Amino acid sequence: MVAERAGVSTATVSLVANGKASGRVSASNEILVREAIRELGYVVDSIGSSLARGVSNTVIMVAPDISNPFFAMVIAGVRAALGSEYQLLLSVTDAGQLPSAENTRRLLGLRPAGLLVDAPDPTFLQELSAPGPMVLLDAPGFGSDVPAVNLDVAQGALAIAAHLSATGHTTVAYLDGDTGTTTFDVRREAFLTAAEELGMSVPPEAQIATTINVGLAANAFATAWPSWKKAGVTAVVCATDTHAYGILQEARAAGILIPGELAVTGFDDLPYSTTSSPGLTSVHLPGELLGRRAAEQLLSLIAGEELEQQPITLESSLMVRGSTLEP
Amino acid sequence: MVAERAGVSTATVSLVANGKASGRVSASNEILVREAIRELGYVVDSIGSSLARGVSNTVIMVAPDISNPFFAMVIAGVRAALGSEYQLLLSVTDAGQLPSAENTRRLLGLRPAGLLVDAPDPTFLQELSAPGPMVLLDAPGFGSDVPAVNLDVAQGALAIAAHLSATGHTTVAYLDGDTGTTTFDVRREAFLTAAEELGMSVPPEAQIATTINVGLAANAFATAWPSWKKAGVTAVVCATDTHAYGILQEARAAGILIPGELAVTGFDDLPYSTTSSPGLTSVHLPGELLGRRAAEQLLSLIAGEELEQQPITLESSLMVRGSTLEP
DNA sequence: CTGAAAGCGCTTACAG
DNA sequence: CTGAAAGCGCTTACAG
Repeated sequence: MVAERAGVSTATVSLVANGKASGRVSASNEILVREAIRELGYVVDSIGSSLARGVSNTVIMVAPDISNPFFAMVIAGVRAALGSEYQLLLSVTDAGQLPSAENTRRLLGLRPAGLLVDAPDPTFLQELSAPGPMVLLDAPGFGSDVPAVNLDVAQGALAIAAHLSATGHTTVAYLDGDTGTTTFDVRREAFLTAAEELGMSVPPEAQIATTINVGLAANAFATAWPSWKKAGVTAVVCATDTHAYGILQEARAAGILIPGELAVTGFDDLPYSTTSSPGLTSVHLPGELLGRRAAEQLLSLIAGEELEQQPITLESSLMVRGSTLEP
Repeated sequence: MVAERAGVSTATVSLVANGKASGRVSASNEILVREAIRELGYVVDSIGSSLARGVSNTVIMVAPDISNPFFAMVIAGVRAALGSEYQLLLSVTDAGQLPSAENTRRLLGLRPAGLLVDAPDPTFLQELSAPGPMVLLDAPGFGSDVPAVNLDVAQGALAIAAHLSATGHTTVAYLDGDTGTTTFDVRREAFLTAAEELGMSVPPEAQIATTINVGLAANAFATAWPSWKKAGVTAVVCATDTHAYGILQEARAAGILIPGELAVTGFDDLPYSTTSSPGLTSVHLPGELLGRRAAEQLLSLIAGEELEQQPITLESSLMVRGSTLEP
């Protein structure tokens, strides 16, 4: 360690570099060390530090679906809560893949101070052992024994059902995501249940699923539309805004009137949903808050505190726009 | 190291765990070790490994602007080229911040096998010393001595100018990004130069800049439009599609006809540009290829190979849609 | 083919 | 207040 060329032992340097000098290092030595550090441009090697300490100062966030602009909001929230003490590193899964235990275990080798896992695979917890501080995001159905921050998407699904019912729809279609994310199951089941209670029908042939991709959603819709039309479908509920954009696009190309012939709704309330034509009725999900709360929980965990009341659930709200309501 | 409870020395275990056993470990011992590894669920501690070896098997990508869906394509390309040998970790800068040398230096403590830096600050290289394998993405103007993969945005800017000129525009506005990214400078300068050569004017008051955000772009446009109109502006060139969406949104709200009263163009060719109404004329940038080529270069660097011909520049192309052309 | 040993760069009791 | 020393979990020459 070069820094000690300025007179003292590595122990003293370590104390100063880690801000643990007060009361344990003489003022004169501290100054000497600081000067040496500056002159040599020394940066604590976090590998060595992590090895000695047992943990790194890295928080790793595992997430699928980074292409979703919604995700950027979540990240912003995480960063805001984490501050500068911890370094946030993102581990992205391949497109359409959920974070797996296998994957995450490799990350554990980096000795993260904590783990944030977004939309994990349902079997995730059973497979991953000895995790250390970990908070799940957007992971409904993992029970109350594991720290998690969820979005109340069911509430949003109910709001959609109520809104469609109130605007006179009786037969609706459902365009699902096919990534297997649990939140999609919750969205769908909540909607189907509410729809049934409200007397709306969702014919089996009007329940399809595609990857979260505008083009693929457009294609799927183009193929399905004739049979939907025959079945009397007048509205389609999409699992994400991205799916809905596909429908908007295809509908324009095919001359299908939105919302006259077909009303369309989404989930996420992405920025583009205000811009699209017509504007997209969508369930607004508080992404920034989701990230912030999850990071706060993780910080508590890292500090060794007990968490109360799990999981935390964040409310959603329906933004009604032109895709379901004639201006 | 618990794994050696199955009979051999740590050296032997290390050899097996790293796949260096062939010819150096007896078959019987190898089997023993593999069994022990499986039974104990042993994972090589990458911290210890990295410390001993000098480098980790982590490739760190530093990037701003993760909210840009374009970025997801870049990531996909990087992952595809990197394969499974290296773990990709993303370090995101705060919104509107470029990757700084300061920031990156901290990351170096993790001993990455290599660094991928997207849209760095212009002073980046001077400030960052002793980098190890590193490839820049989308970093025009860093000279030919540093490995980089760039997008030929200037070419796209020329295409826009030519297209607008050909469709009869003589006075145009420019809505820039204000993050200081070099690529924005290149886009703007290339366009302004080409516009001048083609006899189009871009009045000073019609050159404004905002953050990459639909809402902010919309506001800026709303404020600027009266004076633009007075100056005879009939087209606006936006530094990103996101800016353009803001204009589309505000124009619809204000009843400004696109492209009749105002033609609009963007850069990036995001998926939503096909969906928007009207479709957005935009410069298509090959994001997936950008990521792939950059990762390939990095892999060569890590393998100790010499790179030829730097920087690599990827071609762009103009996608003409309804925002500049009446159907 | 195999194991004992040194060493990677740090941190943290522990003596002094 | 300070330094010598042990130890974090690995890898890699080096003897045998």
